[in-house]
Amino acid sequence: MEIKLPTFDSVFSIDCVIFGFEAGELKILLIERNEEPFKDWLALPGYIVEQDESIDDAAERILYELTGLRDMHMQQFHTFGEVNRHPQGRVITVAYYALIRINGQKELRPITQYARKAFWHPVNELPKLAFDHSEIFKTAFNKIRRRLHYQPIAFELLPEKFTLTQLQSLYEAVENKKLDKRNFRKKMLSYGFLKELDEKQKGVSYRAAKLYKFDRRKYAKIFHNDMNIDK
Amino acid sequence: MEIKLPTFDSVFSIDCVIFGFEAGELKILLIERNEEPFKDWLALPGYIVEQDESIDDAAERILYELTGLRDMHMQQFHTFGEVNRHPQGRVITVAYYALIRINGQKELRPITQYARKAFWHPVNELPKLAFDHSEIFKTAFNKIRRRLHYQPIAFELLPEKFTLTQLQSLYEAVENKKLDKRNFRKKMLSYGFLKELDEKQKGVSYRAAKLYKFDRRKYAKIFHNDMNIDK
DNA sequence: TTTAATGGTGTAATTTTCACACACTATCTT
DNA sequence: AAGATAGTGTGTGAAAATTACACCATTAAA
Repeated sequence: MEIKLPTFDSVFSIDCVIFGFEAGELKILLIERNEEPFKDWLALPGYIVEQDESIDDAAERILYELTGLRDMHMQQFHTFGEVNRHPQGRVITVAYYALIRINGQKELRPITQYARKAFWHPVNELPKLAFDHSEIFKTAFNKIRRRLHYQPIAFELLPEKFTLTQLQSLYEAVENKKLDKRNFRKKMLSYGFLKELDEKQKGVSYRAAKLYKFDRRKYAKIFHNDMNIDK
Repeated sequence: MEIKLPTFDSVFSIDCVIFGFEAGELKILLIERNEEPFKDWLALPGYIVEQDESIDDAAERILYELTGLRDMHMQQFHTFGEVNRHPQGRVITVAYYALIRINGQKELRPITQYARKAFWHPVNELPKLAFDHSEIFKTAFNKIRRRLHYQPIAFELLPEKFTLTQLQSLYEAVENKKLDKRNFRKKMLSYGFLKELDEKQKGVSYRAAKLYKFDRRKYAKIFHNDMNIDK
């Protein structure tokens, strides 16, 4: 049986690619759609922008309604405007990404009925997603892979207190290659924006590692206006 | 006398920031508006996207209609979606940039009546522009300033055959600082994607400089996967 | 006490970046 | 034809950054 769907004219929407890091793996947030078209498919959290909200506000609201996550600091990264990207009409979508700490997040629970559930999925072996969301994801992943090198985005994915090994394994996951431990540490510490804490890791069954914190103020001082241009 | 204007609901538009390089100066293309709102103001070339064209296609078409320029290779760089950025209604605009060779361009002549004329204006000392176009320009300028370092965009601004001094002065204009001639040449040539021609500059009243060409094929070979990561 | 697992550390070789100055050549002027 | 002008073209040494590389230390569990 074919389902008859309403059509509409020009609509803006927002789609969100939310990255998290857990168990040495990079993950993104997906929802299971509970609405046609693409009912039951997996998709990026996304919905339609209202008349009286800026697109940045819309992004925050939509992510909240679909996943229960709030106060995310999202960055717009690309707008997708092919004519037939949405089967019901002309929908141009502005895509945002965010990087967040998975641990310490409350349970994910959609507020609206448009999503049946929301969950984390490793970026390797993603299934086919609704609409052009696979392409949107790919674009986002390329962006953050590059930005990792000249913006302090790694620290948004890690817990507030982290070990150098955790930091390194995040870089390794994003770049998909092994790095030398001594050189990595030497370089990271040489920047001078990591604050060594008195605390150590707890509950591990091996030598506990020192914990560090990212010092945003020092970072800003060091790379003031101009983050390092070609690093 | 106040002019009564129609209002509208959600509309997408495109705005273009077209950079060119001439006489050692970086310039952008502006139009003089011939339509309310902001009649008689200077603005970036921009207009409304049609239902049945992708935003990339719309960008090409709109630029052509307002300036007579065609087949530009434009890159989307940001979408501006504040609620009140347009006085007549909700307009979200996708901004594109392009880099072109000013010389060798035909005269600029708007096709539609929405622009009275189109012309090049140095990026230093820009006047206040219509809508939020000053902000759009600023965002574009920051983007290309950064991209100059990891994408071969300089060669789109120069004539096909150029001297190393011209190339250097372009970098100096964008970065707004002097570079060392010897180091600049050494580094540029070391990349191996500049092809030295047998020709020399003509018509200059001093020792003529060698001409070079950008070898796109060699460039692609050298920086294979890595060059166009976010194109 | 042994084992398993990870934390933590330094040095030398190589490569890259940077600072720096002067002679050459084509044209124009007188 | 001599000189002025204006931009072209070239090399070296010092400093900084990057890379390659291996072993002992600490903790908890067995």
